[in-house]
Amino acid sequence: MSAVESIDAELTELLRARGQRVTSQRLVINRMLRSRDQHVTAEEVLGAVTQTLPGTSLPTVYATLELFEQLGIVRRLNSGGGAVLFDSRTVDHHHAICRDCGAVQDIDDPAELSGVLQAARDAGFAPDRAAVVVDGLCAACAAAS
Amino acid sequence: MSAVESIDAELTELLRARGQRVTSQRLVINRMLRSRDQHVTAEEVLGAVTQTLPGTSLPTVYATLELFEQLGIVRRLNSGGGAVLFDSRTVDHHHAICRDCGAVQDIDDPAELSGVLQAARDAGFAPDRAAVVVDGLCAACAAAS
DNA sequence: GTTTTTGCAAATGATTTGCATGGAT
DNA sequence: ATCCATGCAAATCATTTGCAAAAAC
Repeated sequence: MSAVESIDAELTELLRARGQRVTSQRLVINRMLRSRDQHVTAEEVLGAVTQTLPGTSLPTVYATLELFEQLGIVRRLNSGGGAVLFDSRTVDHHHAICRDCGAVQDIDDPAELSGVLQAARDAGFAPDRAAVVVDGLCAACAAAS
Repeated sequence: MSAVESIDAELTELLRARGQRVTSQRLVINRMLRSRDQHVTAEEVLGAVTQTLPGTSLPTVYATLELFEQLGIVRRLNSGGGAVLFDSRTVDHHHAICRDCGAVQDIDDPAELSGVLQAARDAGFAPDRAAVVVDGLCAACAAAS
C-alpha cells in the first residue's frame, strides 16, 4: 500500500467510525495537510487543493478543517495574524509568533507544564492540553530592525 | 495624589516621553483598563468609556489600545473567540481558554519556560516573552457536557 | 432512494482606512 | 499656529450561513 493509500485509508476509517461520508474533497485536503507538515490558512489549503480538485470552494475547506479538528487530526492555532492557522502536527510542540510579520515557527522542547495544568484544574478548568506561545521577532524581522 | 491622579500621571509621563498628546480619551480608557484588571474587547472598552465620555468612537478605541500596546501597558490576546482581547495585566501569567464558550481565565503559576525560550533562540527567533496557553473546558461548560 | 456534502451567493462581524474637523501643544 | 487625534462613514477581510444541486451511502 502506497503512502497516499495509507493516508486515505486512515481518514476513511475515522470517517466511517462516525458514519460520515468519504468524499474526494476530504481525501484531497487530508493528503495536502499531511504532505506539508506545517501551519496553513484556509486560503492556502484551497489554493493547493484546487490544483487537484478544481472548483472546490472555501466554505467546504472550512467545513472540512472543522471536521478534521473534531477527528483530532488538525488543530486550530490563533496566531493573531488575521487568518486562523490550521496545524496538522498533532504531536505536542510550541509556537513562536513574530510580532512584526506574524510568521509562526514550531518550537520543540520538553517543557514541564504539569504545574500550569494543575493550576488550571485548581481554578475549575478541565484542561485538554497546554502549549507555550513565544512572542518576539523572527530571524528576518530581527535582522531588519 | 489620588489613585486616579496617579494613574493619569503615569500615562501622561509615558505619552510625553514619546512626544504624544494627552487626550481625555486616552486618560479615560487607561483608567477604565486599570480599574478592571481583566481581559476586555474593544467593544467592552467603548461601552464603559461611553459612560464617561459619550461620543467616543470605536476607531479611537482601537487606535488607543494599539498605542497602549506599544507603550507596554496592554497586551493583545488572541483567544480565538471572534474578537481580540486586550489584557491590562502585564505581569507574567498564563491563560486557559474554553474550547466551547471561548471564555479566558488567568492562570498564575511559576512555570519554567527558559528551555522553550532557549529553543526559540536556537531556531533564530528573538523572544520577548513566553506564556502557556491551556486548552480545555471552563467549569461551566464542563458541567454542561 | 435517502441523507449528507458541496458550491454558490450573500450575510456577518471585527478591525482598518480616508478624510475633514476639533483639540493639544 | 501647527500638527496630532478624533469621529464619521465606508472599505476590507476572514469566516459563516441558507439553500438548491450533486454525490455518497
